Amino acid sequence: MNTPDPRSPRRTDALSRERIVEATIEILDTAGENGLTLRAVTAHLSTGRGAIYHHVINKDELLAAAAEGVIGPVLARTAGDTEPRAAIRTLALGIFDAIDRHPWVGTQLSREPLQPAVRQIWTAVGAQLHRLGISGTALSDAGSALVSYVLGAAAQYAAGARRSPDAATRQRYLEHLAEQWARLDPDPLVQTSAAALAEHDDREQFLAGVDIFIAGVTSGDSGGD
Amino acid sequence: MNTPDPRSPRRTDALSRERIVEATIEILDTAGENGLTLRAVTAHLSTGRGAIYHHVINKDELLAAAAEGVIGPVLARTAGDTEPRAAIRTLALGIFDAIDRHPWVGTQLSREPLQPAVRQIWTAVGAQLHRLGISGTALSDAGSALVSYVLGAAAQYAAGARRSPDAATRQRYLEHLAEQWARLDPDPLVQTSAAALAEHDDREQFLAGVDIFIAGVTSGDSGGD
DNA sequence: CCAGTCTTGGACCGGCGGTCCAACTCTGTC
DNA sequence: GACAGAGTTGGACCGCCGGTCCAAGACTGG
Repeated sequence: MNTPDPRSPRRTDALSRERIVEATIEILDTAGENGLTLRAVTAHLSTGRGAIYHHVINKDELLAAAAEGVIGPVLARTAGDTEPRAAIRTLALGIFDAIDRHPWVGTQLSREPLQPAVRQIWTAVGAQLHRLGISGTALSDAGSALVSYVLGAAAQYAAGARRSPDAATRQRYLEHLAEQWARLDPDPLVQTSAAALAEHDDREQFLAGVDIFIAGVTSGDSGGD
Repeated sequence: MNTPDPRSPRRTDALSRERIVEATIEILDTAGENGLTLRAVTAHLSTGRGAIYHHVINKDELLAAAAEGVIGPVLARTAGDTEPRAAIRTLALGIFDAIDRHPWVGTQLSREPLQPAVRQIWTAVGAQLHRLGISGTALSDAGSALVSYVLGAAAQYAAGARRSPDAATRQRYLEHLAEQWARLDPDPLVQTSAAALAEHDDREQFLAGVDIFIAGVTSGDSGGD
């Protein structure tokens, strides 16, 4: 019931969906997923809420658009005509590196399977698998497996980056895990395996997983149905 | 600054962490992840908020405890001494079926890598992979890949169940995806592959992914490092 | 120059997670 | 059996969130 404050001077540069998404990505990068509030977006753009809702449906759509803004260019850049196995590796690494730079994308991709970014990943993966000679049910199974792995690893990595920004917490977790493994079996092999767990490099491990799936997909038969 | 209402009669049955977690699972199952509010939990237990915070740190811990309450028994039930490959399949299917019954678990597992439920999955997976003769770096790579795949597929499936409870929306999405694939290549093989995508069974596809992983892990060499 | 349309910004709403503390109950002690 | 201290309980309260609404202002075609 207050009488509104006198109007502040109006912005000179026009608001647009692109500018809003841009600001969203910037906020997510600097303040993290929890730092993204529509209030932060309006503040960043020096505007009010109504203006934003005029260009964007809601926060979910904003997140999906931001993820697409990050993933889209990565996929486009990776569309080369190299050997399919290498192309899949490049594709996966591109996604991994994008998430390394923007951890919130890892969370977002797992949240909503119908969003454009995920659809683009599916399409890209499917195309490469097909070039490997896989088709029919085998293609949809292999695509599903690879996409699930990539998104799962992305979410894990992103959550790790979010929750333990300090290496110490992370190290303690890995050591706890290694200890539990080691306790399961006195075999010295297990002991060294457990030690390996605590010393791995995330990016290499991610790529090793991609290789496992590629090997699994190409080992048994030639696909087909 | 109101004077408080006269006290309602005090509860007779004692409040406990178990009862709170139980109520949380019940609410998550019936009302979904968005339906879980601490207010709903207090209402369900006919109590106030302070009482709950006396037994539980915060909502995140409550979610983690609920997930452990679902996943723990599944893993325990699957600890048999069968052949490792079969054990991995059983393990994975157990998790899948649990998430089919409690979709919110799929989301929760991806949210927080340090939570007990995830640690338990890691340990179980590691044990079976070791029985397959894998060790050293290969073990930690394979374990990471399998856990990422299972959690990734779980999150995808859970998100799908949450977002398109009606089969129609889901079908439209799959058809759109299939159409995009089909457009990439006039090859009739692609056409049939795309068709396969729209007709798959989630559970079978999930298991197919596990098999691809197992094939990949056991194909190259015997592990070790 | 003016009338009609579209954009803008901020007040407002219901509801959330979390804190705090007075009232109450329970338990051990004499 | 009475009582005092410790521990539990419930609800008022706080700051903040996403989303709605609409009057004030800016822009555009005639």
